[in-house]
Amino acid sequence: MLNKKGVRQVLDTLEEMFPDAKCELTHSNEFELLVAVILSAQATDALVNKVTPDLFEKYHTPEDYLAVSLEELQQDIRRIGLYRNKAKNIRKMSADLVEKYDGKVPSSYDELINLAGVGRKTANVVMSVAFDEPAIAVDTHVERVSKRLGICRWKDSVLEVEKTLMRKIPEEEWSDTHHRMIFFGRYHCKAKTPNCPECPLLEICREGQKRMKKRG
DNA sequence: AACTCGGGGCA
DNA sequence: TGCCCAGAGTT
Repeated sequence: MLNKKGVRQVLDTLEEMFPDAKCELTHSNEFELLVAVILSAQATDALVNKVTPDLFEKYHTPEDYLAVSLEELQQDIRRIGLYRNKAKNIRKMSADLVEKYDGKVPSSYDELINLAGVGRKTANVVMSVAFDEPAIAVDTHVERVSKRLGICRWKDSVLEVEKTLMRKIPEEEWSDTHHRMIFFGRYHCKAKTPNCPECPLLEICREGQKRMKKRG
């Protein structure tokens, strides 16, 4: 397990690599962000960004999503995986919004996560991006990077990873670090082909050193 | 904790 | 072709 100094070095290095990392989902208000994040489950943000321009031109409010049939909405997001469930979730979420919050997006984590189709990760991203609240959501990238670098243990559950990160990282750095770890995981520390030889964190990364030895 | 939904991107 | 992806609900 990485000590405090090691974690500090990781945070500083990530900042150097991705000084202005931020959510890449295109949106112009909280509601669009919420829809985009729901669509992005198990899909790449690049794909989501190809679909949302047309989608957001057609739908502007929760009422708009409820005004068409489920089948029509499903067709509109057909290019994104899991589209049948996502269309259902977007409609449930929209109905919740209209019923409980007068069609507006609530600004607390507890309210967000209680919306149908909104889970821990979606609520976290919306809080951090739309409302600028400190948040860390452990997705596949964050989990993989944290384990490889030794910020947490290999056997930690997602919840344990999240708790460890929140304990070891200063709260004011949660959001930036979250986005930077995702960028790092996507572009450098990839699941199958991590670029260890050119990694600035190689000297403190056990997994990286192990892989370099293996390669010879 | 494991399973299901799922088309597109990439090697 | 096969594997993976800014996840959530159900059992």
